[in-house]
Amino acid sequence: MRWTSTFIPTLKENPADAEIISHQLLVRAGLVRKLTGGLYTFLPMGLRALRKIEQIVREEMNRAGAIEVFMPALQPPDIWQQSGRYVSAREVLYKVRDRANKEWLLGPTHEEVITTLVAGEISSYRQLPRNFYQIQTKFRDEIRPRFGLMRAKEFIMKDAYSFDVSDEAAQASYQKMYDAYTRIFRRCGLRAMAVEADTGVIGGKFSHEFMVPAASGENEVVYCESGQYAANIEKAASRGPVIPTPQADSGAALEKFPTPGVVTIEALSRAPHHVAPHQQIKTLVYVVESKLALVLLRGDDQLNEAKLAGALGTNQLRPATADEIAPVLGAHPGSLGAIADTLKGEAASLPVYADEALRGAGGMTTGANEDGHHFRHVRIERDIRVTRWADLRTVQAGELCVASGQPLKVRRAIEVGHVFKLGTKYSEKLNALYLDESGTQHPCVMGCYGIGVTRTLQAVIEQSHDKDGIVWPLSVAPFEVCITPLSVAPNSPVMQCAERVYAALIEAGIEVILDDRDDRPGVKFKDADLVGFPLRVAVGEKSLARGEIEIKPRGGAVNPVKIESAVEAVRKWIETARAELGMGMAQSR
RNA sequence: CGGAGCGUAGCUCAGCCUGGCAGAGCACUUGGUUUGGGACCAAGACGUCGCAGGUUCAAAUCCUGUCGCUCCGACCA
Repeated sequence: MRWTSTFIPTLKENPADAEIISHQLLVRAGLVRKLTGGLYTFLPMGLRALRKIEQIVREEMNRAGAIEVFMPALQPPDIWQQSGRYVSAREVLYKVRDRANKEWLLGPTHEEVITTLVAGEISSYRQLPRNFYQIQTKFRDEIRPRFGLMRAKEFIMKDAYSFDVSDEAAQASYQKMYDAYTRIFRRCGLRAMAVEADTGVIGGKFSHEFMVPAASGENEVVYCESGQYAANIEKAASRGPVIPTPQADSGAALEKFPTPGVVTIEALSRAPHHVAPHQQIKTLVYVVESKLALVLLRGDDQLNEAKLAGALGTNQLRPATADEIAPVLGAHPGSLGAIADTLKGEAASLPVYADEALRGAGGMTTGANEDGHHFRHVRIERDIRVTRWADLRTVQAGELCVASGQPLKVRRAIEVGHVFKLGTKYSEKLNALYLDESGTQHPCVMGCYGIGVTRTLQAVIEQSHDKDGIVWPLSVAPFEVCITPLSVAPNSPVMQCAERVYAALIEAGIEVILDDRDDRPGVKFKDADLVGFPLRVAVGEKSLARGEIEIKPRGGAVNPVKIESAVEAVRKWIETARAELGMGMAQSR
């Protein structure tokens, strides 16, 4: 490819609407352009990189035995009604109407479609297991699209769905995908970690997210440096708070005391009260399936909504508003508590969910359900009627790892992949059933496995760049080599040499772009760095006079090489780099 | 959905407070000089100041509405 015959609109300045570095580089390097918020056009360099990732995904999925299909993006609402997600996923569903005013959905995912397919086509254990995948555009009405391709209204996803005869078989399918994902992200040059993920209301322990550590990530990951434990913060457990919960009990009776104007944990910890946060019981009020519930945590802990949802088996929950709370509890947020004697009337029957960290707590302080008052000397088993104990708190950095006993760390990360054991939720509702050897009917046991392809592209940039621009891993670079002749006059020795090298590299099966623009060298060098080609070959008069041209890896030093051996030197460099990323392995099978 | 900020040339932005000729840099066009890390000189072209309404002799500027973009929030009582 010649630079002048493609389209690479680079920018000197950062676009005003890009916040994070990968988004800025995506635009500056001429990979994408925004149509409007959350919708992007892929330009030639962006598209080439995207196709590289897709191809890696495809090769590894095929290798793992998955079968590629292509499903409609436009879907009928009735299968979503059938699965129950027409309601539960309504916030993210784009709906459109045809000329007859019939409603259609733009698919945010494809469980309903694939399960319908399998329901119609598979009826025997002899036809299982099967794993279907596709690489397709998904549509989601995101609450807030942001960070370029990271969270968009429309994005490309690889989604796979496995169908098995049993839990054990499904587990094997799951493991195959887990292994494939590990290989995929490694081949993309990404340092990704698999972490245990929240399984939501479905439960079970078979869910892992593949996370790329990055400060701009929207997820938080808890991990142990021993490598024995890593989990999404929504799921993470530990051996408990660093400061133990006070258990000592003086036998003192409950004592109400005035706390005018004190409505936060922090305020109560200051003068004149001096009650440390870990000696307080925080009382939250939630609306769970449209009924109020009290949630108790230690004052220095934070509720993990995913854990609450998991414990209660529903995701129909939200914090109650002050207007909903006051009439029932008789006080406003900041003075709330769960002391049995203070819960009058309707409040007395509210369920109380308490975090495990509060077990056995004594000498605690909590709100009195009377504005401007708190209780001290609270002993939880004596004073509070706990409906149910559960792990509800968010793990904090420094707590000890359940596996290794070492302190846990917390860092932000980008979720690029998710593997999930679904069970029979969809197969039951959409009748994906099979007959076993004895002629008995069972629902298929399903798994689903997603990779955000467009997000992965941006994650690569987020993880691999420097002050000059993108530093592509060879496997996903739009071109492997950029040849930069410092003069482009057709008959000049410089251009003629560049053309010869260009032709020879193409012949050698290397993806190469020739920067034939009639621009100053500085401009071309800057652009080559910005777009991030892994290897640059510069041809200039000075080095040519010595019979040399220059090879420079992105981010590395310039190496002069004799013209005769230049092509071989490039070939060797590329082959070594390809081998490091495990490229070509799939083809060799 | 709540809050905040921003919409002015293709891009990045100034001008708005305090109403009075539409601006700069980059990019673009032409000519010249340059040519190993985003050149220089000269001349030029480029605008529905997001849109609609209002106030005013006069609106990019003030007011109202609306649309769009960005950020924060939508647990931490």
